[in-house]
Amino acid sequence: MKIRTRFAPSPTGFLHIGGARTALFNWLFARKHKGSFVLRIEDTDEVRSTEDSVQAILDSLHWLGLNWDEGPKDSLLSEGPYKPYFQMQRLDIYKKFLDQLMRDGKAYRCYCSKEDLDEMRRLAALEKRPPRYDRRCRNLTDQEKKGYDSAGKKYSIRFKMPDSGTTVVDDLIRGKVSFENNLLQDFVIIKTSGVPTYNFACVIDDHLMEISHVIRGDEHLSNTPSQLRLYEALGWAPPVFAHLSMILGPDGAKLSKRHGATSVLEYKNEGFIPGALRNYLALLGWATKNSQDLFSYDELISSFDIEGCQKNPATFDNVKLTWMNGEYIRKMPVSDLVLAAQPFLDRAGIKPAPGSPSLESAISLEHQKYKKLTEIPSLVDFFYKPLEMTPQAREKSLSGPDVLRILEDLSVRLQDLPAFKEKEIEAAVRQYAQEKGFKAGQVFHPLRAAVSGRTDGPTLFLMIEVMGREEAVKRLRRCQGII
RNA sequence: GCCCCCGUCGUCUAACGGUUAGGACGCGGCCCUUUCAAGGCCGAAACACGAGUUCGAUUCUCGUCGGGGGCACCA
Repeated sequence: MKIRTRFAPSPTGFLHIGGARTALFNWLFARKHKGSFVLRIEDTDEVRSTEDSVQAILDSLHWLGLNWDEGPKDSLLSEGPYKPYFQMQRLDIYKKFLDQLMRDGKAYRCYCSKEDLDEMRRLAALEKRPPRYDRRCRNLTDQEKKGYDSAGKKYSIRFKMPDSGTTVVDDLIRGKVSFENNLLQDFVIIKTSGVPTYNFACVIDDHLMEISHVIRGDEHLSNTPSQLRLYEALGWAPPVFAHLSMILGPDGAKLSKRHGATSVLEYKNEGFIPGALRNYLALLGWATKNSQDLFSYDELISSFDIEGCQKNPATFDNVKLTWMNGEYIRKMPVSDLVLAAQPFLDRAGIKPAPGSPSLESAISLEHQKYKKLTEIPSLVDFFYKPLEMTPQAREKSLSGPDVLRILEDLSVRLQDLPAFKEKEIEAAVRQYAQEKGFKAGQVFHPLRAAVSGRTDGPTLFLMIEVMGREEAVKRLRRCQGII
């Protein structure tokens, strides 16, 4: 069987972490089995769907590297990127199958207004009954229908749900889950606007697009029996279902905006690497038999399987994501890191002047320290901005009795050093300390503070080499003035 | 209220009847070291509870409790 998966978001907001995880799992499963991954925008919510949301979803998937393999006919260029499918462009397709169901007597017009239904639900709640449609329009006579029609009354279309027996969802992750049919209701498949509802369009598209595996969030498990009845009514074999456990916020509730950053694009802006987010997301609700946690791009694809998917919900942990992001940054070649950091450097107004150290050399000095790209500017900016002392540098490193003399002496020694290289600088400074009877730290700490303004930072002598003789000496002199 | 799902360290998880219950993040300690990191080593930290089944249950069954999701002309 050809493996085909899909991600089917509704464009009613940004792509959030949960949606991204769903997209990722579908993508991984398709890639693993050399199948196809389809993107379908479920924009049948005419009120809440927006263009901006569509764009945000596409941008997010693109950034995460989750590419899809096809699109509607008119977008089939020789190569990707394809446009996604849009359900609102497929209304005539749904109409065809609606007609089929009506012809077969498996669906019916419902003339109930929103107010009627609200009242029905209110009453049900009052009497502690399940809030279920009472099927009052199911057996309307032709006379009654004609009456409503001539009165210009709008109608929706409902699906006739069988009211006995059980529907079993055979889920790849959860096993067999059974639902009593009499608890399902005659759900609306076409709204009064003529637009199909989710459960209807979804079934038709999954079938027509030959989706083999529907991998989606747990919140859809309870929709599945209704959809299964629809597959049956249309005479189709359903796809395989796999319902992923939810992603929870730190408080144990479904992850949402109130938990802080949940939009994929926010993570991009906060300096996360797409590979790291992908890797971390894969581990939310999935694990290998040996609990491996760092995966290369190819490894993730080849290791992924449904068996490793978790039944219980996972709590999103920003701390572990951040650690993992640091791991990814450490593994990046510096040249890639510079590229990735560029937008953040721009934002911070950091631009090397002629003669100042290259970004590459400056950034590589503390390569192992960055956990997020957003941290880079403030850790390299001392190379590119006028020297600024932190209070700690002033108090801890520059307050000793001999500091002034040390800085004065060092500025002379560095000025006169034949080769301005890390090794030579270190040798000269150590020799100076020894000559004057200072302990190494007594000299190193003021030196660091004088050239960088900080008490922490890169390895000292390489930093000075990178800075260059002229600038380093200049700073040593200026620092003497400050003290 | 009804239906469904879930329950191993704080968090992500491994285990698929017999283990000193393993790994990772985080946390603590030590080492390395001019600083901060990174790295190395060590440590504290979990089977929700109660009944069964079994020679033996974290693992199988039932119940309790706890958490989550769903019950729309939203997806």
